[in-house]
Amino acid sequence: MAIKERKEREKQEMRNLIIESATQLFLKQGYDKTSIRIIADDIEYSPATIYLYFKDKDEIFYVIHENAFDILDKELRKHDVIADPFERLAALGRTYMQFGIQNPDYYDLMFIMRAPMQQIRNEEKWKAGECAFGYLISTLEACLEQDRIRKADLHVTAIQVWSFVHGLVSLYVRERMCILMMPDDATREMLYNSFDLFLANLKK
Amino acid sequence: MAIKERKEREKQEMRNLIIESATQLFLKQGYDKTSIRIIADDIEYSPATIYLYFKDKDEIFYVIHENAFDILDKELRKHDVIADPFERLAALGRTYMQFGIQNPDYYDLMFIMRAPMQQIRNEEKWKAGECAFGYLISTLEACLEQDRIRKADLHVTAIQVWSFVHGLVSLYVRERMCILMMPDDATREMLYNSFDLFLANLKK
DNA sequence: GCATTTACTAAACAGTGTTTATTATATTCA
DNA sequence: TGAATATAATAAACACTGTTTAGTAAATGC
Repeated sequence: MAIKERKEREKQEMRNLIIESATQLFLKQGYDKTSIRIIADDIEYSPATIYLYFKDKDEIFYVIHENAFDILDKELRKHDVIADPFERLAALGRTYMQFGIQNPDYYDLMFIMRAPMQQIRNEEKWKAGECAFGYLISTLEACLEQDRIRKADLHVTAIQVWSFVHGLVSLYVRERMCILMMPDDATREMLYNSFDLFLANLKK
Repeated sequence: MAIKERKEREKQEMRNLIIESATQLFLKQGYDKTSIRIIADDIEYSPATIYLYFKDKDEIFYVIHENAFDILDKELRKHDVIADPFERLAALGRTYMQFGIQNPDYYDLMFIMRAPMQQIRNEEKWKAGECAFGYLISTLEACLEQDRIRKADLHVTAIQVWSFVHGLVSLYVRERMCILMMPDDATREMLYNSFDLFLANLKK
């Protein structure tokens, strides 16, 4: 029966339609203002219909969270061409920071908000996060092999790098960098300088 | 007229009653589940009454946010007795991390949630944050004077230290450290080890 | 052509923050 | 002391939210 396949295809198309609408609304107006009713209005269906395709609001935003990781992963893997592992590490960090600063709502969903992680508890594993973290790990492994960074436990070093850039980006996107009382562009520059200094301290 | 003073006192007492109830509910059940109606129920007044004492829900949580900073400040200033500035810096960092890990909801309000910062936009300055940050700055200043840490711009160094510990704590409280697939207590220990390593790299 | 499955939705439920109109109490002043 | 005023508190409503239920209309299977 080809009908079954068509129906499956239509179901997937409807899911895509919902995700596309939700993503566009989310990036324009943020999480809180992207209500089920507003998404329903946008795709010209009733709110109840959305619940035929997604368990709840969190599931919709979990998919958006996964899509955001795909985008970040692609940006990070571009640096595969950089042969020198330390230079690659530097590029990774800068790209990560740039992604967070330029896509604060995606960054929120990926690394700050609680909602998407509750979805994960049931599935045991945070696949999207592990993929990006794995790339950091392998880059640091290469750095250690070539004796380019201070010797330390691989996982501890990875956590150090990630925590540092996440600290910079998350304090910035959640408006805590206002203590510097600097214009926004100067603050952003300081963030990148801060990362450069961090790398210098990590270097052997 | 002493009546005016009594009224003012009563007004302040009512505000305290609301804050105490809200704080207790917030620490027990989190921000989202602490609704105006539930607070009203708890203090045995109508929801509308709360709006005679606070502009909106955000103002209540802004006060809680300030109180949380008072608690953290007191904990940090305890280390005033440590004469060696580098040792003091180490103690500050550990106490900051401990505070965040042991009071995740307070930490949320202070350094992660958007709500309290919107209150600040109107008042221009983030007094609570500046107080704690100022203490970090002065400690780092002493470290630099005594040539105990790598020479760098004071503010950049401060941002580095703060971002690093904030990165560790916020990834932990927002459940992103699950990528390590370690038991919770082992993860926490790794966080402290990571900070120790960071200090070692900062040291001259 | 009829029975069944599928797709969809109107309406309701239980909650949210906040405002308005009204009532009861306390204070002021003649 | 008694009438006028100011203050304190609230019931009810408004405009939302996520989600569920019951019912309808169309597509599919036989």
